[in-house]
Amino acid sequence: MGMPQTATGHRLLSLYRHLFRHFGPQRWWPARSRFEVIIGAILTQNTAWTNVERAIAAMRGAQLLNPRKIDAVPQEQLARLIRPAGYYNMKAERLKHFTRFLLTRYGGSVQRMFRGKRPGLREELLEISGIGEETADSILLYAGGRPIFIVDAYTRRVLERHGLIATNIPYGEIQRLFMTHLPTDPALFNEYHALLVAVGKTYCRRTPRCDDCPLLYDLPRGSPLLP
DNA sequence: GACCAGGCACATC
DNA sequence: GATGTGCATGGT
Repeated sequence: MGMPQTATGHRLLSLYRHLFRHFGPQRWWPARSRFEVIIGAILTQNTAWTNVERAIAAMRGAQLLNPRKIDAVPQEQLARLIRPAGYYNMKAERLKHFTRFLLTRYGGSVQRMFRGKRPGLREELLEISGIGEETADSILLYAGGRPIFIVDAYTRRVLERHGLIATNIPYGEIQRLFMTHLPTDPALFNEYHALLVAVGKTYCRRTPRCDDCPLLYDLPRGSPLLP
């Protein structure tokens, strides 16, 4: 119980330890409230976090970091505020979609949304236009503390570059790889995902700096975890 | 000036 | 089910 039983589990934990040794704790998610985590999760879709910080700061300055205010503000005004985050028209609409969902179904309370087990919550979030698998899982893990593993572009790329998975493996399969072979631990999933982003940002971009990658020589080689 | 960033919905085959 | 496209800012 708690420890991995499989060779795959040991290799995934080995990768985790190497990442943690090189990058240290990442202290995700950077936000002042659970609601702000969700706002950030939507705003950071395919966008650099520094740009999201400006957008959130602008929303804070306008006192818009609560669901009722977002629901009430004209979408065009919201779009102007979050302009630095890019895709501002779409994202303004997505913020309104989520807050309307939160208001109508949970009285505007993130606490209430996460109260109890709520096994269907992921499906509820996926029904909201503008929330896909990664955003839903980010909300569940980083706002709700649920033990769910997030797969993003960096996760995919780091694993692919190190020969651990083939290309074009579906989201759910990569997620299942981590979740079936690692202990069900929100703190582990939290840190692991953040560390994958850290190494991805530094060494595993689309134009890589693989020669400097700390994993390249340290990480034991082996057969792929997924074909 | 090109390329990139913590996706997603939608169209089309 | 796979593949292609629009959405947009700011940093390198």
